[in-house]
Amino acid sequence: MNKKQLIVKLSGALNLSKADAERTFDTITNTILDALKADDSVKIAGFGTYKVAKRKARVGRNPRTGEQIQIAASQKVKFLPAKALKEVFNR
Amino acid sequence: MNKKQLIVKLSGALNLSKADAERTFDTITNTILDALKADDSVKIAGFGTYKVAKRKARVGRNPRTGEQIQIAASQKVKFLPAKALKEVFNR
DNA sequence: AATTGGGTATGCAGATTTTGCATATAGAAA
DNA sequence: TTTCTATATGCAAAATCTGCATACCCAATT
Repeated sequence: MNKKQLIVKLSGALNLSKADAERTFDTITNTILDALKADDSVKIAGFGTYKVAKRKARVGRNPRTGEQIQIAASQKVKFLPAKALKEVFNR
Repeated sequence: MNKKQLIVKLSGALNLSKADAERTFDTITNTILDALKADDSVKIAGFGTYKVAKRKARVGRNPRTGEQIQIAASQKVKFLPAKALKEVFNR
């Protein structure tokens, strides 16, 4: 399912126009992102937690040439599914 | 930030009551979960992809006692941040 | 508004799993 | 049309996951 298909579903479920459904959806993702940018985690009970994980610098490799390269430290967004979510998919 | 605080922010940004903001948010998460339950991935451009990862059974270990244990196969929801998301946090 | 029940973070070892590097291309999405 | 994402490759290092106790924080109920 891509974003467009998701918007169509939300439009029906929320009784909104597609444009409004998309605006609503974008507002939510942007709100979550803003919190993450402020170095805050976003914890949603029953769904999961979004947090920014810091990754250390390390040694990598160019798969084409095989040569070793240094990879800088970086940050990435992590999503940790809530317990309730795991249970849904494991029974 | 927890769910309650997120709902308050959304309520303001979307000009909805808190109850409506929460209903809207829950509808979105449920829609995503339904797609995942149907073994579909949910791809949101500019944000990320949710998918269900199958994990094979394997041998683990109880760190307290050191004894080996068999870990059953399981599934978990994975979120892969989109490229745009990584760039926001690495500059 | 306060209590309580429940989910979550933490730390521990060690084997398994994942990550992420460069880059082009194909396919899909906006 | 133009932008975005998955894929595929080898390999070192980082992250994960397991049980479990404790402490903590949040959510819901009274």
